[in-house]
Amino acid sequence: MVSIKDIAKKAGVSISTVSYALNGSSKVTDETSSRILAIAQELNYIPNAAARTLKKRESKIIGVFLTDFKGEVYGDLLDGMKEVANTQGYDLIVCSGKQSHRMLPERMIDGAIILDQAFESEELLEYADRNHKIVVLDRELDHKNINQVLLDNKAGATLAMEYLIERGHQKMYIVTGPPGSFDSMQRMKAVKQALDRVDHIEWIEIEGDFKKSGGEKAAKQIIADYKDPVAVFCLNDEMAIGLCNQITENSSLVIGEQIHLIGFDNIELTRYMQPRLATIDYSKRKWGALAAEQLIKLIAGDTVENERIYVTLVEGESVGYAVK
Amino acid sequence: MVSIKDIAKKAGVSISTVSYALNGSSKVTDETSSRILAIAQELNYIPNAAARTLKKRESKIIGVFLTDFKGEVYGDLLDGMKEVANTQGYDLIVCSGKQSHRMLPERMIDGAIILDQAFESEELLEYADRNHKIVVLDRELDHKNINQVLLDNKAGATLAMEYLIERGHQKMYIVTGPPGSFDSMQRMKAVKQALDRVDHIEWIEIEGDFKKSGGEKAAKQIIADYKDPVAVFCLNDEMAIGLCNQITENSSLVIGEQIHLIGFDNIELTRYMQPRLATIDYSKRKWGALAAEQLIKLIAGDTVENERIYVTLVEGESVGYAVK
DNA sequence: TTGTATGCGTTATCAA
DNA sequence: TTGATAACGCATACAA
Repeated sequence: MVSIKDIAKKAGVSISTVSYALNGSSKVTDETSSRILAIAQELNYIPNAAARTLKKRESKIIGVFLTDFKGEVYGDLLDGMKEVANTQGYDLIVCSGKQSHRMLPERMIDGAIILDQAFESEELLEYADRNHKIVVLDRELDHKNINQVLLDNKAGATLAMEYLIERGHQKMYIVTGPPGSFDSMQRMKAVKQALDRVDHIEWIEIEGDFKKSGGEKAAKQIIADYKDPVAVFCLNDEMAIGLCNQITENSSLVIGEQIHLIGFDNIELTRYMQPRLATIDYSKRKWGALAAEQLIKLIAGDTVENERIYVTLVEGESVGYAVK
Repeated sequence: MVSIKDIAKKAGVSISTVSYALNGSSKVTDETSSRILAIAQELNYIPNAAARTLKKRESKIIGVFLTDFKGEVYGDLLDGMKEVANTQGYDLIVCSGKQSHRMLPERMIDGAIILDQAFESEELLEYADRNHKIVVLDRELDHKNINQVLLDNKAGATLAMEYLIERGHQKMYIVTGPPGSFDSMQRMKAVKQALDRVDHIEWIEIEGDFKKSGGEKAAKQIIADYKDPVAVFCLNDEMAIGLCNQITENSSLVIGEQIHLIGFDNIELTRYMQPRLATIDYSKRKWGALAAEQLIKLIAGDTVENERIYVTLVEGESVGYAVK
């Protein structure tokens, strides 16, 4: 491996001069500088990241931690993060699973963005105590080294409920996320508030898992119980899709007629469903961009306010009017 | 930051003893070892990755390079890689974009898996010349430090073509990937061979891009040209989906009746299409696992053979029989 | 403007 | 069994 030492030797200068030249310092003559650069080029010199990181105590890399690589939500989110990170001189790496957690405490990365329920808050707080910088997208956490960028779940769930209520539905199923999910709990809270504001709505909560399988399971229950048309609010789109398939395949019920369905997330898949799924939309790209932005500020030592991502309703034929 | 030096001081031993103890060497007494470990624990010691990497000249991290984070194919592929990597003591990080290329030459990672057409072969060969280990999933490259794990594109395209031919289709459109794509070229080659084996089939090639937009564009042309029922082979599913939507929305033609459509990849989305898209399937998880396996062997200095991932046909109502 | 020297946190060689 | 010391490749304070 060729190091600055080799360049120094070949150029007949000291390693510090080489280091200065390589880093574009004005302390060194243009002449020697260009000579050094030429030699570096010739020797095919490439700096060693570990050495630089060790010395500078920063890697210029930020890590994103996801539950898995399958999620439908992630594409735009990550693109948004990458765009901001790159323009600010950071590289973005995506990690998943417990093993990769070490990246943060071991200082392989300068900061972390968390979207992984399986990453314990306790663990995050430990890292924050060690002065590591973190942005969380999936929980509330109060610490000077942690910032939150959260969805406006309350507004979203409220929009969805009002959409169903306005259309006259009197019986509803709510399919939740997995027990510990922050998003699920926040959405559910808003759901209950919306229901509290109106009378005479019968509603049933079904525990889901934010995955297709949860929607399928819920569908079975709904089919078994079915008497009259009902509305269903799946607290995310993936479950809505699972539910939709199950109903279409295993019953004669029709989405948008007997089953009025709304989801949450507006994932790409929903655009290709028949009928179009009503859902709650938000800019995933912006969410990611903002998260990266906040993290970089945190790393720079700036103080940052927690941010919120706004949501809108996407109408769809999956929800029709209740017939009297 | 607490380092082994701090532990040594507190334990009244030398740093080398600490290092040995921490790494579970048998050179040190169980007694001093456990004392050291206790102190390390107490001090909340965490090793520094950069220092270790610098010294050991390995990071125990492998990097995957993708074109973007949106691809539908990636979920299982990455899971397969991660599983193998983790069990072999490696961490997996996912990168995208030109900026992140530096990870490999700068030795931040021990090896790379490439699935990104935008990553120039020339650049890869340079890295390989510098003794970096690489596995490519999207091209053929002959170098002792590069291994290939490729899809059996030829078999897949042949299966698809035979499926259409068997069903009596006499006019076909082939929607290709972007010009430089290795997969597209290989599939196209097999398509032509299949067509050469039969007579009287009229066929038209449409240049696509492996994205939904390419399918939509192709659809417009097909709609404009339409006279009699035709078969369409989209060289990947994403384009098939784009095409399907365009046709459904902007014509009265029906997939599976006037337009007989087959794709390639069997991405998850296809399962939710109406009608079910015929396509070519392969185990993405296995593909990823094998790629990681090969890379780790390469890093270990073992010699490895190039591997191939087998494919199968998935039938679907998107392809019907030609009516005479 | 350039060189000398030191240290970042480890691992590993060699002596003790 | 343990310790002193060098080295990994780089950045930088200070001296020249």
